Amino acid sequence: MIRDSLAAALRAALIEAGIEPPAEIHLERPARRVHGDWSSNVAMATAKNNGRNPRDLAGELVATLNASPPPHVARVEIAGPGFVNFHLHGTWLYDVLGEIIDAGEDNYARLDIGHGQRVNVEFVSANPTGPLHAGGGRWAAFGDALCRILDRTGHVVHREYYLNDRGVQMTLFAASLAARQAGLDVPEGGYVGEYIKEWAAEMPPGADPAAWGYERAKTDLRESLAAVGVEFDTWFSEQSLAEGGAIDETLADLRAKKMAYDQDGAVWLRTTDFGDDKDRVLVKSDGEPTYLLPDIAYHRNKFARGFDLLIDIWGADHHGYVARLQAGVLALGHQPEELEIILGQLVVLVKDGQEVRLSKRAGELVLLEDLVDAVGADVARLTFLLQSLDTRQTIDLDLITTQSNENPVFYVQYANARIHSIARKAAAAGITRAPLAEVDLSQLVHDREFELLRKLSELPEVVAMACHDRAPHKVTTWVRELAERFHGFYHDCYVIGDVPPELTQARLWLVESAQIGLGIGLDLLGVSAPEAM
RNA sequence: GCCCUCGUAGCUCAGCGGAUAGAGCACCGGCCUCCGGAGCCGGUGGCGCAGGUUCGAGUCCUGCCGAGGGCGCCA
Repeated sequence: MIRDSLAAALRAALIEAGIEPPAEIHLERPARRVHGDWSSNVAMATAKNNGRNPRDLAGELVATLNASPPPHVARVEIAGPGFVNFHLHGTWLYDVLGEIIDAGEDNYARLDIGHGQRVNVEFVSANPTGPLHAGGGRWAAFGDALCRILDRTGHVVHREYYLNDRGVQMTLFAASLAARQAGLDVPEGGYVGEYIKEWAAEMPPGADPAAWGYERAKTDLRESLAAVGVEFDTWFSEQSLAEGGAIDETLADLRAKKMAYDQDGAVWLRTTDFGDDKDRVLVKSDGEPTYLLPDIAYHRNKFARGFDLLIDIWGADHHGYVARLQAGVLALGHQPEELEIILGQLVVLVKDGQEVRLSKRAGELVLLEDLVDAVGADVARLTFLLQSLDTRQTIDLDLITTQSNENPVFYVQYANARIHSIARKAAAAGITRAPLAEVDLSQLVHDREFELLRKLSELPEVVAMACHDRAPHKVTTWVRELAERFHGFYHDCYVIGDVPPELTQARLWLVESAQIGLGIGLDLLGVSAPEAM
């Protein structure tokens, strides 16, 4: 990798200047091309501690580097307050092309960050008391994309959905179904949504509303998620946890570790030992466990199944619950880094210019299923993956449905369609690709070609960053930028047609590398790469 | 009152502590005798406010203003 060789050269130059190199030599791609292909701030970063002037030091480094330039380096320059800028020959990008082709879609930008770490990612986990609303699609799309990124970066990933199939909400759900079936109003605090009527009508006479309703809801959830391409490895039932005695075992465990105590007829967890504001109740004075205890038991179960890292993806409305669950897991003797809770801001749905309240009980529902029916899985997924989980996402249902053609997904997929169009054109013209080793890549000298390759060269870093920051939208951004570069190339650089055969050959391989990059990016997002649109 | 997230162009959003802050939509103006115009090129227009740290701050810290969410023996 060019980055490593530049860093090594800088390290050597620093030593020659009598300065101990920092552990990390920072290299970045300047925003402006006039600043070269790669740039380093080491002179500015190390000058002060060594009693040197940044520009003087940079000048010294530049002189050393220019005296015997590293591979591909045309010249090194000092710029601004002390940047060391590397201007490279296009040959470094030909190497990138070669790397991409050698690695292929399976292996380019496949990293080993995780070293086989076993990760359980739990997401969506909406209660099995009704269909999934459209906002839930954000968790589905994000969770699945994160899993794909984790998988590509050397983690062993397990997708899990937690079903809260016991407790008061299930009782109310069952009672609501039973009431509707009997033609009565739902009980106080029950579920009044239209779907309850529909489901009640489906329910066979004599069926147990709780058991039947649970299965009905689970099926609905599974199908809605499958429609956006999300499938779980495990659907974990809270009820099964209780029946297996895990809740009692967990409580006994916490008591044995002196982390639980009795007071006022209730059982408390010492969450304050782990930074919580106050201790929390595990078992209420009426003998019923709170939500917390089964949840701790559930996480205990996940660890028992051999996972090294648990990732929970929650809506920001559960923020207040983070500290106590973390405390519960620590109380069991686990380390803080074994449980990672990712909070995401909630989705705001807008219809007819009005915010749609999302509540299963209140009734007004916009279903994920309806959204997918209206715009398709690709548009839905990419829409959810356009922005950071830290921002409150507003989805205007009228906009997304009527103007779905303007969704960035089409821009990206169109690039892929053009790639395949070129392939079809080549096939029709009887042009076949010569082996890469026999092709003269130095034919590629157009800015559009270089810009495309530069963008492709970033993918491994983008994947690493998306993994590190748990930020799939960084892949989305990259894919859009890659498509932009490709469209520019496509517009200005004909592959088939009035160009010399050697250039056609080189460009065919460039197109191939673009297809590989695009394919990887779209796959990480779970968006399809159609050959024609 | 305390805690979390956010505040960037008219709108929706990107932006690993780096150099002259970018896209899409909207608006204005260009580009098809040639691989798909769902495209390309150009223009208008912006970091909530005030301090601080730093060689350098949209990015880090503090305060203020504004938006959303959270602070139960609810789930």
